[in-house]
Amino acid sequence: MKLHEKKREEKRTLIIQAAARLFAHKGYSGTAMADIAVRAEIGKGTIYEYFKSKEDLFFAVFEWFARMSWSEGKISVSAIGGTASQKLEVLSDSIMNTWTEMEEVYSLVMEFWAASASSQIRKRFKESFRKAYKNFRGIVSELIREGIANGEFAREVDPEAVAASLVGTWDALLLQAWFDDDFDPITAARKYITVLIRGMAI
Amino acid sequence: MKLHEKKREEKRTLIIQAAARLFAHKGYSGTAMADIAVRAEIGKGTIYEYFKSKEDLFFAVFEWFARMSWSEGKISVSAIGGTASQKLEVLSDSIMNTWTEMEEVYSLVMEFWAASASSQIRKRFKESFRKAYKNFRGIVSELIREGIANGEFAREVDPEAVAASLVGTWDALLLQAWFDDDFDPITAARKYITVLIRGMAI
Amino acid sequence: MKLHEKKREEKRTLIIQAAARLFAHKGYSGTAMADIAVRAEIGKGTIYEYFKSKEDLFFAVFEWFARMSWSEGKISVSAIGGTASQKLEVLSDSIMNTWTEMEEVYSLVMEFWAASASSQIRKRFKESFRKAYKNFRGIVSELIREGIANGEFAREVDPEAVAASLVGTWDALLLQAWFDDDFDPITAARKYITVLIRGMAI
Amino acid sequence: MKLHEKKREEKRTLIIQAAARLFAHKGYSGTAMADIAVRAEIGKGTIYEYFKSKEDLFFAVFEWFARMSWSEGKISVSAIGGTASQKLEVLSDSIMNTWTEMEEVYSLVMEFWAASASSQIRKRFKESFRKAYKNFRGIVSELIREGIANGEFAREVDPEAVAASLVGTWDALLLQAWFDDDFDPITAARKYITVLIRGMAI
DNA sequence: CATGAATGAGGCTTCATTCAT
DNA sequence: GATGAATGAAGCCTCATTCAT
Repeated sequence: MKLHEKKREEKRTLIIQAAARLFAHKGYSGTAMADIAVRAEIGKGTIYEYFKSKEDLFFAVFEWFARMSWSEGKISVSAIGGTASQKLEVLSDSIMNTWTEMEEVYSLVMEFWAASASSQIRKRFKESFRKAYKNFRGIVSELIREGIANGEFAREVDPEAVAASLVGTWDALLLQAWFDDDFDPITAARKYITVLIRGMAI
Repeated sequence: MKLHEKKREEKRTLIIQAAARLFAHKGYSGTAMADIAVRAEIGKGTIYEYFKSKEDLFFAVFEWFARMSWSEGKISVSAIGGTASQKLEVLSDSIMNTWTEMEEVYSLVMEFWAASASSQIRKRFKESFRKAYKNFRGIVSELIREGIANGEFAREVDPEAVAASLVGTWDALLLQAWFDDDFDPITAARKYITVLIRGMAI
Repeated sequence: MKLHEKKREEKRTLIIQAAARLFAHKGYSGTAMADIAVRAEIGKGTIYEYFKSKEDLFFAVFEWFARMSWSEGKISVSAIGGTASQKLEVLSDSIMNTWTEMEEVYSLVMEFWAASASSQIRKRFKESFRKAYKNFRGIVSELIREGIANGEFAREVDPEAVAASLVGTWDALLLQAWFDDDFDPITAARKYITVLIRGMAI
Repeated sequence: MKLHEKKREEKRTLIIQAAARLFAHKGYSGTAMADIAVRAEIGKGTIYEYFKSKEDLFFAVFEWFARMSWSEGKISVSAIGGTASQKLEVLSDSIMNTWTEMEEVYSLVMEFWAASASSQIRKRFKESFRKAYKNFRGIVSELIREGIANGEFAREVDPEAVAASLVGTWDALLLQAWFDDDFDPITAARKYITVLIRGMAI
């Protein structure tokens, strides 16, 4: 009977996207279920056929978003060749470019962060973010370890610490760019990576 | 009249602090004016004697918070002696220590960010954050410039880019620590600064 | 066509029974059409093939229930032999036993009463209950008249008044039993009937 | 500061009365909080200053109603003189008269019953009704015991059983009257009491 | 000045009913 | 005939804000 499985999934995504847009623009609390319905061009009640509650929908948006973002990241990493240093440079560029393009994505992240800062969903979110960060840190620290093994980077370098910092730096540069239209995160990142690599180099 | 004004200012601050606490714990939307009144041990209506609206109070909280935070930063910077590298290390430690101690401060920042991501106050907040970041970047880039002038750091280093990245890194490390209780931002920052300084060194 | 009609009738009854259960347990307003559909193991829309509306279904439940209940009553009455007093005693016992067994039936009656107390169906229900009570009173008063004719009961006894009271008493004893698990309506009814018969006896 | 204690109590009662009216006429589910507010001539939100929820208000109506009803009952009992039989007759008349006058009170009782038949408040209500009935039975059984002690009634009479039945009878007669406008509960009760007293007499 | 009782707009959610498949 | 996805009216409740005391 569930021939419509696929259609159902499509509609679910439609709602999620509408919600994502609005959450990004007007915040979680600022967005009314009615708004989402209007944007998704469906009836108000229909949302509840797909999501148990507003909170549920919000989390679904988060999951969808997380899946999207991290998957993009991974793809670009695995496709890179060259030395560890080159890989780092390419990865940095790729991340900066991708995210800078996604205007409202950052608003959405803010919204997730804020949601995570309060309410009962806090744990769920914190956990998800923690995992995402850890995952990302893992990819980067692997690259650094690779560089150390290659003899590119000094043995004294702590891959975990540098990876954490680097991931954080990307994040923060994007944030500053989001706040400040005059700030150019791509150039800053590039120059910064150069210094960093120089610092790690033998 | 002076005494009178002082009392008024004190009460204002009292309300702001109560609000800050609650905003940090339960979010902006999650906090009711009534809650704030209870926490501040005053009548609900009294808040409106001091603030035009909830949004107004929120922004006052932000301003109070911003004034507090940045001022603390400056104090510690100006008090440092030694080489530029040493100053950077001390500054890093000081920031990490101060912020890690202030549990709910981070929640509050999240809340500001989220608020900034939405609603009409967006611009006001973006502007404030932009300034705060710029200011902070300025302090750090000044330090780096100082190092270049000293002959500690290479001429090729772009003080602005590195400062932006460094400020961002601190921010992001604290964020990761906030998400992940097992993550130690202080050590990570220290190791990271070492690499960075090495990268900038002649 | 006969077979077809029979099947339809069966399904109708199936729905009614499912509805009866749920109305008894969760009340009219507390029961959703969807719940009924699930319980009856049919599609939500199918109910509307058999009943015009929820109210319509409710009334159908009532009618089905009324038909069931009163018919049981009649059967047991007509099957009794002996003096009028004996008949009364047996009838009393039979009623008490039957109803006490039917846990949720009483909940259903409550629900009917409540529905009758409100909404547009009020008149329909009042009328039905009135008839049912009248019918029941008729049976009992006939028995008493029989007793008077037999010379068992005094001429001064008003068959209608006593019948009404007796019917009411049964009803009320069951109600008290429903409220109070420690209350034993069967014994109470028996002792009471003894007194009543004694009061009517010559 | 709570000088308004009295005023508050008055307003509370005002709301309760408005709610009672509407619950009686349109049922619990059929009554909207907005309706109650309109009837009480206050704002919708004001109700929530006095009652936590609709359910809470409903229960308050019940308690208010219970207090009112039983207190009236008690007053009339204690004020009677004469033999036990006479007291019973007067009590019966008093109850019948009082309740018959209170048109919508019965609707309200129905509503309570129905509420008690379902939902989470079931236990709360069942318990209250149980107590009320028990209390009432106690008053009546005391009267009968008095009659037995006096030598008016036979020793074989079980005061508890008769009291339960009698209380139930009153209840049920009123119910029948409520269903059936042609039914005269006062006369029925009077004739019935005569028979009952005769049945208990020595 | 301070208060808190009163308010009503607005939000989330439920659910009877419809209708295309 | 049977289904269940879609709908939107309607309900409960919260809470920022006002205003009489």
